[in-house]
Amino acid sequence: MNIHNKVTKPQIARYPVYLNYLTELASKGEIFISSPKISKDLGYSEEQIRKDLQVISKGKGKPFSGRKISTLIKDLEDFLGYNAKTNAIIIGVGHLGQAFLLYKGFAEYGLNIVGGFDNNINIINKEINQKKIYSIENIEEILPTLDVEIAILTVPSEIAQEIALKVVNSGIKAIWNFVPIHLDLPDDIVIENVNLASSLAILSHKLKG
Amino acid sequence: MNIHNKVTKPQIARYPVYLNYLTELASKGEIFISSPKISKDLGYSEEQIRKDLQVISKGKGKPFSGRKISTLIKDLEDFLGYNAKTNAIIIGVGHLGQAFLLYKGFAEYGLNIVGGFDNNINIINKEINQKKIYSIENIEEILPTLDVEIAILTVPSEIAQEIALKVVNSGIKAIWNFVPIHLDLPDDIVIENVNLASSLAILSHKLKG
DNA sequence: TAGATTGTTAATCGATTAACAATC
DNA sequence: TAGATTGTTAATCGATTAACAATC
Repeated sequence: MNIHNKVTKPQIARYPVYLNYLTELASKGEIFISSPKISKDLGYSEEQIRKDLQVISKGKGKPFSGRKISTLIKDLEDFLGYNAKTNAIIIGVGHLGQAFLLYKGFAEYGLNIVGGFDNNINIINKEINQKKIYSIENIEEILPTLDVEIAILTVPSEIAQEIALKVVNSGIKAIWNFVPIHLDLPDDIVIENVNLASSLAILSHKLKG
Repeated sequence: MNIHNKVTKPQIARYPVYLNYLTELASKGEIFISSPKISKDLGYSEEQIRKDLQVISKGKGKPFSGRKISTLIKDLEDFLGYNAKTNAIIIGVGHLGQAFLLYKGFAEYGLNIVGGFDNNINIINKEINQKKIYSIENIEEILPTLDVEIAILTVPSEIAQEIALKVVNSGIKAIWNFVPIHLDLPDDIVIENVNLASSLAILSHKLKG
C-alpha cells in the first residue's frame, strides 16, 4: 500500500519538478509518460522515478504505455496540497519581502500571502499588491487575527531571532526562513530554511573544484 | 591530512551557518569555542561538528578549551572563497531579479553583481543600484565582454530553458537557477537550483504531517 | 591529577542504484 | 508473441551517529 511507503525529504523536493514537467507535457497534448522518458528529460534514474511516483499515485503504470499524465498531475497536486489554500504572511518587507508580495507564482502552490509586517513608517498601513503592511510593533496583537499558517521571514539577520520569537508567540507554527542564520525556537515549530549563502557555497564549490 | 577528506554537500551547506554563528560570537568578545557549545546553539551533533571543522581547518582543537574562533573564521572564509571576488549577472530583472540587484548581502559572500539583462524597454539601459540593465536580445554579444562567472537566472519559467541556452552560449559555466523548472544543459555547466516550490513542499509536509 | 573535549574508527541509518521477475 | 516497461527485493553508496582511546 502507498500509505506504508514513507516519503523522504529528497522525494518531496522532486515532486514539484515532476509536476511542472508533466503539466508542460500535458499542455503539448501528451497523454502517457514512461519512466525512461522522464529519466531522459529530468536526469533522475528510472528506478528512482518509479519509486517516487508509486508513493504518491494510487494508479499503476502499464508496460509499454507507462502512466497516464492526467492522473499523475492530479495525484501530485493532491499530495502537494496545491488545491487547498494556505495563508501566509511576510515578516520584513525589504527588497526580498516586497518581491514575494508582488510574486504571482505562489498562488499556483496554494499559497496565499495576506499581508506583511515591517517597521518602516513609509509603508506601514499602505498596501503592496493589495496586501496590507502592518507595524511590526503590533505583531503579537494583529497576527493572531489574520488566520495565517506560515510566516515567511525576510528580516535583517540582526533582528531575526527576536522577531521569530514574536512570531511564535503570535501562535504561528511554521516559519519559512530566508534569513541566513540558525533560528533557535521551540521544538514544535516547523522551520524550513532557504539559505542563499549555503546554496551559493555549493555552487562555488562545484565551479572551483 | 585535510586535503584527503572529501567535503560533502551537506557539509558545504553548513559552513556558512558556522561562519555566521562564529562571527556573532567573536563580536561578543568570545575567543574559544567547543563542539558541545556549538551543538547546543546550532542543533548539530558534536561528532558532526568536529568532522565538519576538521575538514576546513588546519588548526587542531584542544581538550577543555576547544578551537580558536578567529582561526576558524579565517579558515571558513578561505574555504568559502569570501575573500576572492566573483562577478555575477542577473538574467531577468523582475521582482526577484531587482531584489537581488538591490541586496547588499551578496558582497559579504564575495559575490559582486555587475548588472542585469531583461526584455523590458522601460529598464533597458537604465541602472538599478548603479548596475546597468542590458537588452536580453544582445546577451550573446554583451555577456562575453562582462567578465562574469555566475549567471543568476530569475526569468519566467516559459522562457527559462531558451534563455539558459543563450547564457551558456555566451560562455558562462555556472548558473544559479531560481526558476522552478529542470534546465537541460551541457554536462560541463554547473547548475545550482533554488526551487521555492520544493522548499515549500517540504515545509508543508512537515506542517501537515 | 581528573575529566572535559578532542579526533578517529566502527556501526547505523537513509537514499539511491542494481538486478530481475512480472506483465500487458 | 516479443519485448518494453513496470514494480519489488537486494546491494551499494553516502552521511550521520555511536563508541572510545588520546590528550592537555
